[in-house]
Amino acid sequence: MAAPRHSASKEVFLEAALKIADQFGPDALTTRSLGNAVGLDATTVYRYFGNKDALLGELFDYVTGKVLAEIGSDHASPRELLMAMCAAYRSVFYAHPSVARLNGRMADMIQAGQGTAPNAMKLSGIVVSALREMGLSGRNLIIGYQMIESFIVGAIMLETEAHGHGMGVRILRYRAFGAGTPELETASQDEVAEMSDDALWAGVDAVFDAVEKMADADTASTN
Amino acid sequence: MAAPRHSASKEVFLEAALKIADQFGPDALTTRSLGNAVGLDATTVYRYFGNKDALLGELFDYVTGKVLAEIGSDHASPRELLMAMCAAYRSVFYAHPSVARLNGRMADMIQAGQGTAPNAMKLSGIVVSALREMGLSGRNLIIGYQMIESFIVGAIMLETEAHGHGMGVRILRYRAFGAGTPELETASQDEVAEMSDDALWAGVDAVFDAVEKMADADTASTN
DNA sequence: ACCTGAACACCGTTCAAGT
DNA sequence: ACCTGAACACCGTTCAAGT
Repeated sequence: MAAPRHSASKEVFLEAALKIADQFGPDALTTRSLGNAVGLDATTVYRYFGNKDALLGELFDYVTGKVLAEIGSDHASPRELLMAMCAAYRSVFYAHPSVARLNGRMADMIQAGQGTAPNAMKLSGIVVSALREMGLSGRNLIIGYQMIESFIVGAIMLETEAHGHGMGVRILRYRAFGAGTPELETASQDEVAEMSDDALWAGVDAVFDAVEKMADADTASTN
Repeated sequence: MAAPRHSASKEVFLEAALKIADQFGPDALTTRSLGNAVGLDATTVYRYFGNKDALLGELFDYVTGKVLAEIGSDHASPRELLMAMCAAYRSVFYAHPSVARLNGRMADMIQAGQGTAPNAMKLSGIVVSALREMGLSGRNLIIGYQMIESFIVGAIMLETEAHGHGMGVRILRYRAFGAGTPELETASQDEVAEMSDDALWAGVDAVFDAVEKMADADTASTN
């Protein structure tokens, strides 16, 4: 005997949208299918989100909220917090690959105004705080931030694509230019996926190493 | 008095598609607008490319061909060749931002079979050769390759987005979490763009440093 | 052999009409 | 105040019909 639901909430729409995109792919997510999934007319979505682009932007931010929830709070160092952020980013978007490629929508959301992408802004804030704690400020803080963002966004985009193709894309590509050792020739999907993951973490380490070096240079010149 | 053009070539379609996407954005590129631009019926595109997805994939590979052409061949070291590759990638996709976000189509193209993404494969081959020359092989070669790909793809995707919004997105975001020094508060579009560019190159350096370190470890353990 | 035009199913979106 | 349904313009795609 739940209270009668007079009107849906945004979250109901977003959760339904996520389910559709996860199960049937991004193209299956239409205003009509979404309305249908929520048990309302197809056009109702327009009073809630304005238009479909805004819906997709909010969907991306909604999933970013799941990243925030997974980061946790007890980390030994700012670098480990950033590692946890990357791990959360990775695991959440691996679970929702259709949403990963909606990243480009963030630009529009942020441009659109305050509060339209609260979780993305919060996530940025977490990264920036960690970088400050590592000793970065000013121009180098921004450069460090952007290095991290670029790498994790690119890596997750390519990986979610590859997973969507059962890693076959990577295997074909690597074999084509003979990059493989004998092991690669017989590598299973899972083994290739593991290697891709190693590359992700190697890249994250490389970026963080560079960030720490910038921080050291900053504090050295300040003292 | 050029010879009468009995039928268009794929390149005519691709160049027209590129012009439409550059001028009016990706949404303006429809089978009808493309047919119109080429002076043929809207549906003719289907005999040339099969369907629109394939067209978009070939468009991305076509632009990748421009990257190849811009890399040049006289480089003092493999690392400098890779730097030139990044510079070419950057300048070409800055000129065609609408195509930059088509990166995800590559996966489908490669999966689809041989020869559907020749330029992307060639570009991969160049990177792999350079990494080999640096001393990488086997698993580390693949990890190095993937680190470079992830970073450059992510950086270019975010930067082309930001440029599309006149850098306003980055300015808003940075000011929002107080990352700025006093200079940032009054930074112009161009100055922010320059800082973004610095971040791109700092990231590239970080990745290449890590790659070189892997190469050194490899050769040390081999000797 | 290559191109066209009508046609189909579907999409984002609007708005007057319902309750 | 919230929802619906018809309607519009447009899109990707197919295919029989033209030359």
